[in-house]
Amino acid sequence: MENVLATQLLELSQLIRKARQQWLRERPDVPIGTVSILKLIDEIGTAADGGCHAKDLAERSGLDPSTVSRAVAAAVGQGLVERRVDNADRRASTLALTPAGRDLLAAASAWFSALIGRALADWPAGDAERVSCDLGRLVAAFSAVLEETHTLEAAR
Amino acid sequence: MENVLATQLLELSQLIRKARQQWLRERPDVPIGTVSILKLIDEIGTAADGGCHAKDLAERSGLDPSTVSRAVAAAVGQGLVERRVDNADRRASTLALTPAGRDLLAAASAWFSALIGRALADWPAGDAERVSCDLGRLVAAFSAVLEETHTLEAAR
DNA sequence: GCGCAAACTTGCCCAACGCGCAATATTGAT
DNA sequence: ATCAATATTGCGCGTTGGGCAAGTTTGCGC
Repeated sequence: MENVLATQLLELSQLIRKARQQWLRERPDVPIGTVSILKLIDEIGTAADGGCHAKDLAERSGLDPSTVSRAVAAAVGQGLVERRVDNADRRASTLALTPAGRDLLAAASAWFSALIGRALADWPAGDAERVSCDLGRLVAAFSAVLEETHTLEAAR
Repeated sequence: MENVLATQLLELSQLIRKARQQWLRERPDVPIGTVSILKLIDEIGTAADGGCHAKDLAERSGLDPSTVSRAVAAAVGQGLVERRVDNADRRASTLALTPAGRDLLAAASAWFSALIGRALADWPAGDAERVSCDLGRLVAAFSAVLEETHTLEAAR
């Protein structure tokens, strides 16, 4: 069973790579990583009281803090993200999307959603919901085990 | 709905990246791409009459033919894969795993399966099967739409 | 036999994504 | 005052993969 899942996950990762390449061909000005960053800033910023900090971003994305900082700097340079000192903790930066960043995120979301929509076009009603539910469980299960592995390594 | 799925797929791709990095930390001698290549050679070789050709590999993996050729050359150099002229079409190479390649593939499969097993350890019986079934449908749906997109582009 | 295409390989150079270390500055907590 | 947290930036590197060009050999149809 696990072997079947491993194969499916390998296939899925290959498909995701193809989708990303497709995006890149259509939008060479926007690295896919920027889209991920924008999305996470939006989500975290919406959910968290103090807004989105670089540290949150690094944790959520699993990227190295220096990578996150540089990605944010690039997005700031492109006018997609703004950085402000957090008054509650002046060591930290609060990250937020600019209107341009919002527009780009909306466009990217529409692009990926359209792709997914085409894939699921002839699915019976309710199937997408069920698959999404299962995918959510899978994501949660993996998050837990990979987080645990990461924690064990940090303890070394 | 599609937006939820897009988010989940982004999260899943990040988790897959973490798993791959974990593998790389534990097995720096074995690029993850080599594992994928070995796996595909094994699958295609098992399923196809004439064995596995580089062209099959490129199609299945979505990698550029030159990339595939180089990856195969590296695997041959590491004694994991052997290349033979296909007598049915002497332009083509038939790729097959060596015993060492088989061992490595088995080890990698065990590694990833163990990871997945830990993630699903406390799932109720039958749930993994259901999720796998749903994942298979998702993979098939995406394959179809991305293949179609790829075909349209080739026609340009 | 010829011409074209298929199958593949290799050299070369590049792109995209990400890591990690070191150094630095500022702020927060004790 | 000391130490840790938060973040940033420079630098150099690693991993994965693309694409072009050129070349060789073989297969196929005329």
